[in-house]
Amino acid sequence: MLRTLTERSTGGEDKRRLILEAAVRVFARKGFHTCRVGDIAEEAGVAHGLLYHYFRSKDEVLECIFKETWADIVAAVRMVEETEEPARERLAGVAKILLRAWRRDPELVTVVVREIVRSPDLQNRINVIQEAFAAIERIIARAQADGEFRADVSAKLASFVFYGALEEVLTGWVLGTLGDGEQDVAAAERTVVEIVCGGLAPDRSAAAV
Amino acid sequence: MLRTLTERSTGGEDKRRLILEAAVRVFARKGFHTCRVGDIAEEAGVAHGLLYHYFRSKDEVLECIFKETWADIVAAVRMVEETEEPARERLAGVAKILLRAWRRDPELVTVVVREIVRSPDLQNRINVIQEAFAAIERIIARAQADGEFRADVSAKLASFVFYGALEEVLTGWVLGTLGDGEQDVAAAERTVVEIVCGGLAPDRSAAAV
Amino acid sequence: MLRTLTERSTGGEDKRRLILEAAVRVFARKGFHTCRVGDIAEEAGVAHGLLYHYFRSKDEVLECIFKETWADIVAAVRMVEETEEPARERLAGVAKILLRAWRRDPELVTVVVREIVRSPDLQNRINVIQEAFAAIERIIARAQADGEFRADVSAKLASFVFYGALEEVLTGWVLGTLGDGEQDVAAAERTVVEIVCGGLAPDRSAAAV
Amino acid sequence: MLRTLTERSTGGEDKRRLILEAAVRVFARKGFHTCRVGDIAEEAGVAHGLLYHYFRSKDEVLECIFKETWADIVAAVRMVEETEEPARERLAGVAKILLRAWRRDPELVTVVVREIVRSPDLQNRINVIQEAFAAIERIIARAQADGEFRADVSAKLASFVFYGALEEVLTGWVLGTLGDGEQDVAAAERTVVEIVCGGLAPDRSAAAV
DNA sequence: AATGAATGAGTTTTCATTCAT
DNA sequence: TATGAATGAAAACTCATTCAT
Repeated sequence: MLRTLTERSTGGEDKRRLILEAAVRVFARKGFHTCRVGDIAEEAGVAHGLLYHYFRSKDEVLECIFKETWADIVAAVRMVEETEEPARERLAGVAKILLRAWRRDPELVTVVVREIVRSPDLQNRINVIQEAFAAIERIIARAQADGEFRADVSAKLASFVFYGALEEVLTGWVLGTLGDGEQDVAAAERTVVEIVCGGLAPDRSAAAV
Repeated sequence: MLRTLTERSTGGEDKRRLILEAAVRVFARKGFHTCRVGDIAEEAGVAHGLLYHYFRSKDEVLECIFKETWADIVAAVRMVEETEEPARERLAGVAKILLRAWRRDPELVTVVVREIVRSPDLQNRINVIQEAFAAIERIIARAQADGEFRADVSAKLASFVFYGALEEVLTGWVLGTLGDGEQDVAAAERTVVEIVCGGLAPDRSAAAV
Repeated sequence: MLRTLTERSTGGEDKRRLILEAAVRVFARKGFHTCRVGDIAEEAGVAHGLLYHYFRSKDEVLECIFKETWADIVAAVRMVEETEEPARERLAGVAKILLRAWRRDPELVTVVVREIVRSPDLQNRINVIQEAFAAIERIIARAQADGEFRADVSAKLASFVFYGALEEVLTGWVLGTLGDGEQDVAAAERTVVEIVCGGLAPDRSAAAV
Repeated sequence: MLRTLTERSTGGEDKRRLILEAAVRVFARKGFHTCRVGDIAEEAGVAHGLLYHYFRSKDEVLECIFKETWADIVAAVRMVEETEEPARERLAGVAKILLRAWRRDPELVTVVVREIVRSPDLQNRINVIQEAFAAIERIIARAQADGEFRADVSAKLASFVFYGALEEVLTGWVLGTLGDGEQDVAAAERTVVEIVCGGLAPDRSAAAV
């Protein structure tokens, strides 16, 4: 499951992976601070002592979840960035990566969105997140330079709008306030891109017809 | 007796508010799970036992912050909804309320943005947030009916895009990854409305499928 | 209610009595250690601060309950002791005093039996209880001297048997394991006296016929 | 490793018993409500956290003392019931078991006598005591049917008299108001049986109404 | 007399982490 | 590797008691 968001699973691996996957499910269900180490172990079907054989602490488990999954997402986003397609297509690619990840591993996304993105302390984590933001921002900035997007808005702010829209949709799915069927996911993907890219289109009267 | 000349008793619920406001500051500074009940009491300048005179538990304090303090903001959103202005103006009004809240009470916004997402069970009991969403959705839906906005996207999804963009900007301010000066706030307000409303404008050619 | 076990109530008295009576009910229902001062106040319909106007502490409330009721019982037992009737009649009188008290104020008896009689620390309380025991013992000892009871058993031990039987019946009523209707009380009274006095009768063969 | 030569591991439930036995000593010495969990742990020579490894709460420790430790004694009573001896012998057996328990384990008896009566809600869940009562009642009832005991008194009431007498003697020992030497215990045993069985003997003339 | 807000010492309970086996 | 008994720091919460009003 883990590392599955963008790559293929390496197949049946060791207990470490078992624990990591159990942790994702438990964190998603009860929250990082609310759950106990024993909950993770129980979910994984191992003794809780074993967790400390593979990880230094409960915190490190969360950190590993993040490192071993978000890195993939960032890499995927980077690949999309380097495509020579129009910005709209590339943003659609980013949206697809983030939203389709949900369909593959909703719990993992839940944990990343809920626990890691807003973790108050760790700046190194945030730096990694910033890379995804930066990629989005660069896509937008280049589109502005190319005339594909209007240049009178801050590319950085625009990237926040785009990313925020995606994250809110994810949250909606997590909380069940938004349908998450196959159709819904596709519609969400389309709508977010359409609204944001539409709003970023230059010179609106000329754009028509 | 002596104090009456300079300080007037603000009524019975004096200390309760004092504790609630102290809690906002402490939660913003240390995080809900990281701080101790004693921290809140110390910040409020009262004995920790008094907290339990007004609240059943530490959790209830957080719940009250959402229900009582944040409620003002949601109420303001509702008032904007009832205005007879164009949807764009009304959404601008909503954006102004939410984003200006950052300058008015950054700690409160920090707590809401950071902690509300993390408490899975709390969210169900708190429909205050849902109501803000619903108001936004209604504004958009009516604009679609009036022809002000394009009708080929889900109003619900669009409300997620709008609210998500706003929340992400707030998150950027909370995490310090986005400038939050007077100018920045005004720009953010303008940009979010411009992008989203621009994307919802009806005069696009058949770009949408 | 209080002081009512043997004497007549003095009529409508003050708040102190109100609190004392409430305490009896609460102690009976929840136990002394388990209940809070607030429970007593609530039951009495007064603010809990008032309790400290009349009593020095929660412990003192219990002590007053004991002093102001057990003293009456002991006095009543003493009066019976001084009667010139046969020991059997006098023991029947003691049984009647103790068991009938139950009918008048079951909660009070519950508290005395449960909380005071087995209070681990206070010897002064126990001394008062000893007086009741001593009275019973003296009745038995004199009956042994008079030949009404067999003299080959310790009067002290016999008094424990008699008192224990009565207390167990009270406990049965308190716990609901023994019927406590009008008939049941009468039967219990008769049975205890019959068994114990029967067992204390001298020279069993001669006693028959 | 090293310890194996002199001390053998007594099995997994080693510490559990250790804690239970320590609790009996501490409860006997300080009382259930007066002692702290730390006292029990200290007495047992373990960290206080370990108590919660074996028991859910302090209350559960008390409950287990009744259910597990006292159960042996009740089981012994049952065995006596099944003997084919005369009722008097069997009641003597019951008396011996209960009263000799004082010399064998005075602290356990203290706890049972002192605390069981004080916990109203505990009593309902613990039928161990009720079973002892039932056994006594059955012995008496059968003796009445067989003509060994008079049939004109309620067997249930008679069982209360017998059990109450025994418990009161134990209480006397616990509170130190009754001598508890080897001789005293033997005398008490004899006296209780003699009085109660004497009182239940059928060859009384029509003393009973 | 009466109130109930305020105090804070004292307790139970939790749970991440260690470590002998 | 794997277990789970054992530890103990840390925290939430309780509640008798005080006291200004």
